Formats: sequence, structure tokens, C-alpha cells
Amino acid sequence: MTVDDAPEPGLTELFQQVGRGLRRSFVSALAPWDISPHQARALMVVRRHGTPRLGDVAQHLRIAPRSATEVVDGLEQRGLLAREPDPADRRATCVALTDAGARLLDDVDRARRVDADAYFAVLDERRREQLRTLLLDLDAAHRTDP
Amino acid sequence: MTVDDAPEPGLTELFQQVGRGLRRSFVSALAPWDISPHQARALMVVRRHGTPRLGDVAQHLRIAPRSATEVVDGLEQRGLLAREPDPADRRATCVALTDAGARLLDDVDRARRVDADAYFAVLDERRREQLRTLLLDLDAAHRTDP
DNA sequence: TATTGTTATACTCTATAACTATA
DNA sequence: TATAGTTATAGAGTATAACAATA
Repeated sequence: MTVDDAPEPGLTELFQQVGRGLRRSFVSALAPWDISPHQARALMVVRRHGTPRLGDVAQHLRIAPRSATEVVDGLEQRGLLAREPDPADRRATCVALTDAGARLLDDVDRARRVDADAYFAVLDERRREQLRTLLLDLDAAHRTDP
Repeated sequence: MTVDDAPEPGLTELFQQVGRGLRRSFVSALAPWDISPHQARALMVVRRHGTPRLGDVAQHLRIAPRSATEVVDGLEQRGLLAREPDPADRRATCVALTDAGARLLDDVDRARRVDADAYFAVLDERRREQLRTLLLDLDAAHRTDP
């Protein structure tokens, strides 16, 4: 008996379906501020790490530098964060939250949590913890860049 | 305590990361045949339901009719399946597996299962079943079209 | 030589609306 | 009127390579 055996939806398919639903929910929770999931996470990363390099942002979001540039562009154009030269390395660019970015992040983060709570509400606390552990193990087993 | 509370990755983020890894793995497993995940699943749907309508294919894959057209186009151009008029309704188009499609599907399905087995191998049988149940409940709670 | 961020491409997935031919 | 499939568009995510400035 394999993991993804018929007849019913295999783990892979099920995973993709739930992931899509979760993403849709996430996106619509962010809609009032017109920001993407990547942008929301980028704001969180910047706040958590305090003026990280653009490369750090990419690494924490696990996206390509190419994509990080784009994400930061969108946020900078709206004045939610600002690029600053890295005093220690003139090749590097640091990214800082602006006051407007910090304020918006508070609201966004609240909405994001409310949305996640609603999405996972069908699972009780114990099962959510089960799920978290399963996902952590799967992630640890396959992440490439630790 | 909310579902997606800091400090460590919330359920939502974790879910997206694992989902991305799983998709990457799926895609590379399919690479030898140069078909996309949707195309692979479409072939499986057609085999399982025997000459379904194009709309049925879309429904089972949970994609828009627009996308189903594209998926079927790609497979038809390669002779893996064929469009046939629905004898019962001249608006409708049915989709049938060709011999070449059936042969390719055998190989693809084998590779897909091997890949999924490898991906979920870090979890023992009991934990995989746990995961499946959790995902089924989440899916059931949020699916829109039953 | 290697690294940082950028530019340039391209392909997939997703989403929506309008159109046609039937029913 | 409503439905089945198609055409037409557009935006987001992902991935890769090449490049300029700097280390």
C-alpha cells in the first residue's frame, strides 16, 4: 500500500487542495490592504529581524533574490518600508520598516491571525498541534537550505 | 494563543512551505514525461471516470473550465487523449484516453507514487494516516462545491 | 574570484468576463 | 433563459541566467 494509492484522494492531492484553500483564505484576509501573502510575510520578517539585508528577507521567505526585489519594490513604492545602504558592505541593501509600515503591519497581522484561527477552527487544540508537528517534520526532512 | 502565533512559523506559513516542497517534488517526478501536475491528474481523472465531459474533468481537478480547456489542449496535442462529441448533448465534449495516454499514465502513475512515498517516508504509517485525516477534515470544512 | 542585488525572461497557476452554440 | 466550452486578459508565484558594483 503506497502513500498515494487510489481510490480516494492521495495525500499529495489532498495537500494541494487544502493548501489552495488556505491560500485563498489568506489572500482574501489581506485584500483590505491590497497586499500579497509574500508582502505580508516580508513585513513580518523585517519587523522580527530589524533592518535585515534584502538577501536575509529572501532567505527567510525562502524565495529567490529576484522575487525578494519585487516584493520589496512593491512595499517601498507604497512607503511601507525603505531601502537603506548597509554601512558594513556597500554591495548590500538593508530594508527597514517605516512608521506607516509598522502601523499597517499591526492591522494586517491581526487580520491574518483571525483568518488562520477561523481556517483551522475545525481542528481542536490537540489536533492543530498534531498537524504542526507533522508539518514541521515534513519540512525539516525536505528543506534544502536549513 | 492563536493558531498562527509567533515566534515560530505559524501553521499557515508551514503549510505553504511544505506544499511548495511537495509540489516541487511532484513536478520533478513528472519531468521525464514533460507533463504538469494538472495534466497528470487529468489523465488519472479520465481513466477513473471513463470518457467524462470536460466539465467533469474541471470539477474533479477543482479548476476553472478555462484551465481545463488548456490542460486538455496540451494532452490532446500530444495524442494522449482525444476529444469526442457527447452523443447526448451537442454542446458538450467528452474526453477519452488514447492507447498512448493509457500507456504513459501507467508509467507516470508509478513514478508519482514512488515520489509521494519518498516524500512522506519520514512519517510512519500511523502518522501518515493522522495527516490524511487532518487534511480531509480541513478540506471538508472549506470546500465550496462538495 | 565570489557575492549582492538587479534586470531580463519565461512558464505555470489562478481568476474573471465575454462570446458561441446549443439546450 | 441557462449551460458547455472556448477565447481573451491579467496578475501572482516560481525559476534561471546574466550583469554591474563591490568584496
